Amino acid sequence: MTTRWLSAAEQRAWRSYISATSLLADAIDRRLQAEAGMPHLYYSILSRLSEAPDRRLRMTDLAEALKITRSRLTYAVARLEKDGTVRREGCPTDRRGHMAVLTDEGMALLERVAPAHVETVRTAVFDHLTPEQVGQLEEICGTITRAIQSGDPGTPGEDLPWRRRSCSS
Amino acid sequence: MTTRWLSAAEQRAWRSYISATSLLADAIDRRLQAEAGMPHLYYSILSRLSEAPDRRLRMTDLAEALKITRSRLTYAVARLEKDGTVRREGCPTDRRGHMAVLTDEGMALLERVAPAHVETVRTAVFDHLTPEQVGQLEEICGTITRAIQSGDPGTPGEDLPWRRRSCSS
DNA sequence: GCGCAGTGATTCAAGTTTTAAACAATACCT
DNA sequence: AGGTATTGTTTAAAACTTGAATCACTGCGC
Repeated sequence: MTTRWLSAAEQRAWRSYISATSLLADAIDRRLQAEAGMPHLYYSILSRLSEAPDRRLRMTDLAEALKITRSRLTYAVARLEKDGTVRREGCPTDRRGHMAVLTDEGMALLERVAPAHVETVRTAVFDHLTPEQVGQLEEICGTITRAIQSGDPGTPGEDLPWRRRSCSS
Repeated sequence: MTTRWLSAAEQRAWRSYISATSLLADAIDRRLQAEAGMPHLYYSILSRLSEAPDRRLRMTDLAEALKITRSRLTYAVARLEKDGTVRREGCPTDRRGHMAVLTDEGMALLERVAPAHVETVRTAVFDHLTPEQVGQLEEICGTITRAIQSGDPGTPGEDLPWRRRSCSS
């Protein structure tokens, strides 16, 4: 099948996307590393727990929420536990299961660091977007998420006219 | 200063952004790992070189283009050189400098793998966006990129009314 | 009740990548 | 020439990710 290369507009958008996500991820990681001594993923774990009922979640649910493997989560939580921000508890209803629980210390860390983090996000993103753009961003990202999660094969391809190709970053 | 927390709409957009970027990065990495035996960053190096005049770039320029440290680039190029897709050459005009050059083999790899990669991007993203959304995405990502690169301190903060806080992922 | 496939989570062993700091060589400026 | 800044690599350590193997437990079908 003929490759359906990106149009010029799509290429511009894609390049823009790559730059933005890469820069933003770096900026956030640097800031969190400095303020909290942990990368973004680890902060996200604490953040998720802080919003869960009783500040606790099943490992699998947490992994699911963060879209990461259980193995990866186990490793991460092990470190957070060593830091004292998370505690593991057995699950009462299913003795195979484990709950990750945010400790008071973890909550304190979160509250201490959150302002700086929010400020990073705001400064890098939301301070510069109109309310319409915020809505567009949510819509577009939601679409992407759904497309990937449904393993959607996309519009079955009619062959498009050939275009100058680029290897798309 | 009072923290300027995210509004509900901003929070939704942010959560959506986090999910989408994380899933997409994973999907792309998995696909490229399978097809080309390398992560996205390495593919991007080849792709950038393929578009450069004479298929070559100074190490520093390449690092700059990809927004990564020189150290990281050195490591990556060392691996690509071992794979045979990139070659290093001294820089004629500056004897401190080095050029990374895409080999024929590298170009061949790129041409072999690009269709699958483009297909991933298309399936996950562009097949599901309207032309307007493509434009919006470019616009929004461009704004983010500029905000971060200019180290923009954002709108100097008047204190906003307090809102229920979230630690923003 | 028993056996067994399936689930929840961890462990282990590699392997990869990242970072930070130190370094060597060269260029640039005065 | 002399001092400073750049270029790019090296080094060692640490952090992270992966995948396969494993263990404990559940829940279903018989």
